[in-house]
This record gives sequence, structure tokens and C-alpha cells, in this order.
Amino acid sequence: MSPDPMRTTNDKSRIAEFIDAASRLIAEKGYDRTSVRDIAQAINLTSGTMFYHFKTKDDLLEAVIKKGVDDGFQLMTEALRRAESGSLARFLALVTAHIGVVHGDLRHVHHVWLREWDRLPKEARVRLRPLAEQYRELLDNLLFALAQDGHIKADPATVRHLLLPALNWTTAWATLPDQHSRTLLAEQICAATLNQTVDTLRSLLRKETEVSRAAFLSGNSLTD
Amino acid sequence: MSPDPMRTTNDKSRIAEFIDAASRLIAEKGYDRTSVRDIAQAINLTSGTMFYHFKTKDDLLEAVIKKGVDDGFQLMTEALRRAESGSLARFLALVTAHIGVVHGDLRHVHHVWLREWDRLPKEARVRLRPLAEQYRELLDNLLFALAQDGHIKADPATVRHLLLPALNWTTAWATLPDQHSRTLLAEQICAATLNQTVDTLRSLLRKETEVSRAAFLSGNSLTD
DNA sequence: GTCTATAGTTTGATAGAC
DNA sequence: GTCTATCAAACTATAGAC
Repeated sequence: MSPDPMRTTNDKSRIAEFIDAASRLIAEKGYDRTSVRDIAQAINLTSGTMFYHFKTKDDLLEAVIKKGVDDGFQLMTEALRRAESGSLARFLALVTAHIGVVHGDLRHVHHVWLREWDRLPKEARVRLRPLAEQYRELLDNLLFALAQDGHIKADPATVRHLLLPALNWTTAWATLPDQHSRTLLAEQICAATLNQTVDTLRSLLRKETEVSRAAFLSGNSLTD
Repeated sequence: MSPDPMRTTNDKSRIAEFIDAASRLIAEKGYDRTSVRDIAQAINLTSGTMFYHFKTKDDLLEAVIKKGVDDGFQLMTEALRRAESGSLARFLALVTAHIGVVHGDLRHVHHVWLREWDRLPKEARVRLRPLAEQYRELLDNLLFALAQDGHIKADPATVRHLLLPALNWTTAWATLPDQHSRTLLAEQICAATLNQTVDTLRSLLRKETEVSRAAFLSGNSLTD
């Protein structure tokens, strides 16, 4: 369609290369200790080239964190879309997706988001904050549903304040290379959030699925 | 006793002044963006003076974090010493103390500990790590006791991974100037950890106190 | 102990050739 | 688009006067 698709693709991938290299180096050494020279060198370019694609070094940092916010939110909403309808299943799906994001291909980007957010210029924080808040709402709605279904007795907002930092900090103490180990940790954390054993959580999940399918088959799922 | 007590006191307080000023500035702007000039100027000195008291800037950072580790651990063990004997009461005491530390006079020092730990030279991390681990053990023992008393059904280690980051990150979303508001938040977090309402937690605490006092009066506290 | 002065690096950013 | 060359402004750390 585009008259010059390759040009566009190359431009995009150069910028993406910078974002990728920057996220790795900044995650490892910190923003202030990572020079523009370091980042450019990592993709066999020189510092001058970075200033052609980004106006300032801060703009590159903002691009890295924006990628984390955008991609992360997209992955989590997709996971919820694929999940069953019960509140427990949806909760486990969201927690699993969250762990998948911070331990997966986006882990460096997410690490930078978490660690260097305060180093962003105030204007950049103002731009990105609303996007970041979307996810908080997603989680809040889910925790509220869990409370209504009787799985959470504590204040949902406090539970969120327990859960969110814990999920983000799993990278500090756990290395989870494969999907299986991530699913396992997600179950452990969901269980701990409800103060139940993993076995109990699984049996509650089975029960929930049966009930919601029965309700669906009898046509009551929308009238309840 | 000392032949020149004032001299010694002045030396100590100069170093303490540097640590205090450094903790405030580093907590606000980050380690790499806080220059030795900034820190010295904050206490009406010049950068050369800092290098008389500390060999390098990194040594000053280590001193700041060491103060956080030492004072924090001391405050928490003291709180446990004053606490009742029941696992629930001791748990609440520890959580209250933790919140008191990160929101109290030491808050800047603790903030630096949390945010700049990775910026420490590896040797400094090796020196401080064992001290920092002491607190983890304290918390682990307490969570194990809670599990034995039936208050925690989930895996204690996972509960610790939920609780610790949450406590440290309360400063990111809550401002707690007075002791009352800190106690309140501590109760909320303890309740959420057990997945109970605050009211239920309070009634469990009352029950625990009654039982342990009755056991104490009947002389069974040591033979159970 | 504290100061001034400065050495020696490194950094973000720009200009202009190609 | 990418490179080279370079500027101006920081920074940590040291030396030596007081």
C-alpha cells in the first residue's frame, strides 16, 4: 500500500533497535550510568545517530517506558479476553500475564519502567501516567469482583497495595525462564493473596468453572 | 573518660551530618544526580571536606545505607521485645515498626537503601547483605508462627514475598505523618495479609491476648 | 578540619562532511 | 541516515595553603 514500505519499516526498526538496546543497558547499569555512546555502540552506531532519531536522551527513556506501558497493558487485556468468566479464573489470568510481562521478552523494558520512572522529566510522567493508571483500574475491578464472590474479605484497595509491588518485585528474587514456572508462581501468589494453599485455590477454580458452565448451559449467565 | 570528648563528638556529628544531608538529597534526586558539591553545600561545607571524612562518594553511600540497615533492625527488634507473646500481636508489632521506620525520621535513609542498593559497589553489597538478611529471618520466623497458629494457610515464604515489597512501597502512595495513621495502615496490611477485615483482626488479637494471659496465670505458658 | 584551585574524565548535544 | 570532530558543562578526586 505505502509507496515506500521498506523505508518506513527501516525507520521504525532503527528506533525499535535503540529502544531495545537502551532498555537492556539501562536495566543493567541504570539510566544515569548508561551513556548515549554506550547505547549507540551496542547496535554498531555512534552517538550522533541517536540524536537524529531522538531529540534528547530523556526522549529515548520516555520511549522505552512508553513501550513497557503500551505492550504490558495490551498483553494483560488480551489475557483477560481469553480467560474464563469467573472472577477467580480472571484473577489468575491477570496475575499470570503480569508475571509473564515482567519475566518475558519485555522484562528489560519493564525493569526500566519500574526503576527509572522518577528520572523521567515531569512532563513525560504527566503524559504516561494516564496509560499506567489503566492497568490499576483493571486490577481494581477484578479485586472488587473477588470480594463480591467472597474470596477476599480484606479491603480490595489494600489487597492491591499488597499485590502490585509484590508482582513487580518478583524479578528481584525469582528467575523464571519457562512458561511453566511462571504459571506456578502465579498460582502461589494468587493463593497467598487469598490466604489459601495452592491446592485449595485449584479446587476453588474447578468449582467456579463448573458453576459458570452450568449457568451458561441453563441460560442463566446473563440474568443472574 | 576520653581526654577530648568534644573533639570525638564533633567528628562523629560531622560524619552524621554528611550522612543525613546525603540521605535527603539522594532520596530526592537519586545518587548519580546528587554531586558531592551538593551534599557538602547543604551543610555549609565544600566538596573537599567530604573527601576528608569519606574516602570516596561510594563510601558515603555505603554509610547511608548501613545506617538504614543498622537502625532499622534495631528499631524492629526493640518493637518485638516490647510486644506481647502471641504470634498475631508480634506480627502486628513488627509490621507497625516497619511502617514506622520507612515513614519516620529514617525515611530518607531507608528510601536510599531501597532505591540505590544496586548502585553500591559489589564489595559494599557483600559487606551489608548479611545484616540485611537478619531482618528477613525475623519476619520468616514470625510468619511460620502465624502458620502454626492457623492464621496463615498459604506458604509463609510466598506471604513474605507479598508483604515485604508492599511495606517498603507504602511510601510511594501513602503519607503518614503521625503515629496513629501508621498504626491504622499497619492493621490494614496485617488484616489483608490474613485476608480478613480489620475488625476480625482486632477481635482475633483480643482473643489471643486473653488466651495467653490465662495460660500465663495458670503457669502453662512454658510447658505448652 | 576546611578551604581553594585544578587536574583529568566523561557526558549530552551540535555542526558539518559524506 | 550516519559519521567525525568538537564544544561546553558537569563530575570525582587530589594537592597544598591556612
